[in-house]
Amino acid sequence: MPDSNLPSDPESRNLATADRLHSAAIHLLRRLRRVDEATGLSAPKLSALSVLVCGGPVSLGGLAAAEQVRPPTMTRLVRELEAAGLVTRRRDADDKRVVRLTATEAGRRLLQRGRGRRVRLLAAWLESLCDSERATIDRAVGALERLLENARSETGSDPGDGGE
Amino acid sequence: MPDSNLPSDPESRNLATADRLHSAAIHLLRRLRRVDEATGLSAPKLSALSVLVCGGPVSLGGLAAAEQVRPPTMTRLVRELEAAGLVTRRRDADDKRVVRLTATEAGRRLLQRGRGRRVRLLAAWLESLCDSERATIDRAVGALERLLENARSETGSDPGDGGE
DNA sequence: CCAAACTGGTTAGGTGCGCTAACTAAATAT
DNA sequence: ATATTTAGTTAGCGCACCTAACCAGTTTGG
Repeated sequence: MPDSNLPSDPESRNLATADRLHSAAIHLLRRLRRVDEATGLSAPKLSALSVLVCGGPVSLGGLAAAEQVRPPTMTRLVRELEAAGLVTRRRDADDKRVVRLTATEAGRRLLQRGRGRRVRLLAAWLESLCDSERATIDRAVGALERLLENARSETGSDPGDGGE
Repeated sequence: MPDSNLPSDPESRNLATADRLHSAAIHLLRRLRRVDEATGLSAPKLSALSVLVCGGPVSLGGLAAAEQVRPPTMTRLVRELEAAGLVTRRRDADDKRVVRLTATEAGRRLLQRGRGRRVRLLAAWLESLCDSERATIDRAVGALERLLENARSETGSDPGDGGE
């Protein structure tokens, strides 16, 4: 916690908001992570699979970049996803260096179920709030998406969706 | 991303909000994590240290529980924090099995600086939004805190603040 | 009052994810 | 035709997490 004083000036207000937003995000994800175990996949694999399902075929390097991970790491993750029958890989015809990755139907289904569990849980939690609170959160999410978009240009990349 | 369609019934609206909130939280934290490197501490250590700084002296087991981690893991983390001079450990006088942990002044300072960096970065991002968006986010954070409080009773524990 | 059961913490050993460095193979540029 | 660059892989390391097994104190009960 910050200083737990009462912030008055706009400067401090932003800091206080930032602090609480940060903390809330951490706890929210920590709770949600629990239902992911039901998929039988680790968070990194789930995340990578999600990019494939949502974003269509990508190269291994592209996926690594989307996941903010180095190519060797993605090589291993993909190998195991492939072994699990969730992803297919094949050499590109035009450029035989690149590996094209696609989610299989099984991968698509697994992700759908997993995402459903997680999102339904969160949605259930949202039910505990009143209408106006839900509306506020909805608007805030939109603002956050813009914030992240702005932040992208300042700091490094972050192409893909990634977040499963 | 969800369907990016226009959800009409309240049910779908919640699901869509949940989905986007989830994704936004993931990306937000992923971005923020980068500045933590400047502390020279890994995320788990930083998090554990934060509990000690904010919550005062705790037993090793208590800290492990707060961090949702098994005792052996915390033993290792604490050993390294102690080696770095950020934490002191001493046997409890009454019950000589328990190990009492306290943050040192150096630990306190380091955490303060680290948290400052992270929160200032987020605050800077907030600057890119307009006043009403910031206000919305601020209110939404309050709602999220209540949501998490409600969710706590349903699902498992989550004692400490943890989230650094 | 001493052995049995319990509890807090540590040690040992295994798994998974991340990295860098060094390599192969294909494409491109000189 | 050789040199450079690019995509991906292999090898090998570190960190964080886990469970199982193990002391060492504490509590309990015959």
